[in-house]
Amino acid sequence: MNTQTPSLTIGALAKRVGVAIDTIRYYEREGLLPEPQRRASGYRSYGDGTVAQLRFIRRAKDLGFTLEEIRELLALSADRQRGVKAVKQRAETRLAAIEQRIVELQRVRDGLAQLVASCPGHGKPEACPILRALSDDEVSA
Amino acid sequence: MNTQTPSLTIGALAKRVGVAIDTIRYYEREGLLPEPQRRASGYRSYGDGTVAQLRFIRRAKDLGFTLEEIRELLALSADRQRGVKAVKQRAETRLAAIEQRIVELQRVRDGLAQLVASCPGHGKPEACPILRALSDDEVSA
DNA sequence: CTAGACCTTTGATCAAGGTCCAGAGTCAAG
DNA sequence: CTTGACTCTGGACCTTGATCAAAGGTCTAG
Repeated sequence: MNTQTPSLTIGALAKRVGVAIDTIRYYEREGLLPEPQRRASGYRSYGDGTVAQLRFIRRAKDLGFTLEEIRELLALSADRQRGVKAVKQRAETRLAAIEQRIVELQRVRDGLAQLVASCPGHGKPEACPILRALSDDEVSA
Repeated sequence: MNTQTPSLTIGALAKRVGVAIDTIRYYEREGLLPEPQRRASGYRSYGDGTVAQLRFIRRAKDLGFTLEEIRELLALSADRQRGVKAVKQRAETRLAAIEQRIVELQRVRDGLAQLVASCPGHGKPEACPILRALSDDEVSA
């Protein structure tokens, strides 16, 4: 194994994770990525722990976490010193939030599924509840 | 029935649907609402078809459609004969995306729940699987 | 008639999450 | 050494979905 100081440039890191260079610098500014070591020239130099961390960020983002939330998740691991208890508590909070989010999404899904299910997909527009919702239902209001 | 030219002001329309006046004008600019008739004074004057359309927009937005997608839905509905099919397809696409997202979130939730469950909540950091999970996952990549 | 609510427009601002640019320095290959 | 690709900083700009402000015109109740 030769995993010591792989020394990636920002461009190499970007390519490896599939993210733009500017995005990496942006994450650094926003505190999502630690300030990397610098070469004498000032170039950023990354180890492959950063690859993992950056992938983690992207995964979390794809799952709908905001950068703020991700920052918080990352803070969990920075909390090592402060104790396992704090970490567990934060994780529990986050877990509850995720469950809430799932419930909300399920509600949305059910609403949409009902509309889709009751639309024949052909024929007169009057038969499509999605379209009916559009035009003529103010009569009862 | 007296459904002819109910002539709502923008304020009345806003109140009825429960959106801000600014939002209505914004939707008009963005092509989500047609340009309304005007009184001699220049005031916008809405019929109650607009109430329905505005409600539709809000409902669609609540279902997770972007304004762009809603604009598209509205355009489809203008061509109502073929609109039914296309509208249903859009809704199905949207539905699939939402379901996908739910599944992913459930995976995340399960993973996190498992971590939380197996963390003692005290002791050495090495004993906390949450911390381990956040720091050591580049090994498999 | 007048106050005060309501309406008009243009344009600024917000938050999130980037994206792009200029001008300058650096690195690797030939 | 030169060239071309890469990186640096700082700040301007973009998109989405609004929201607010300023300066003025209109409408309605008393």
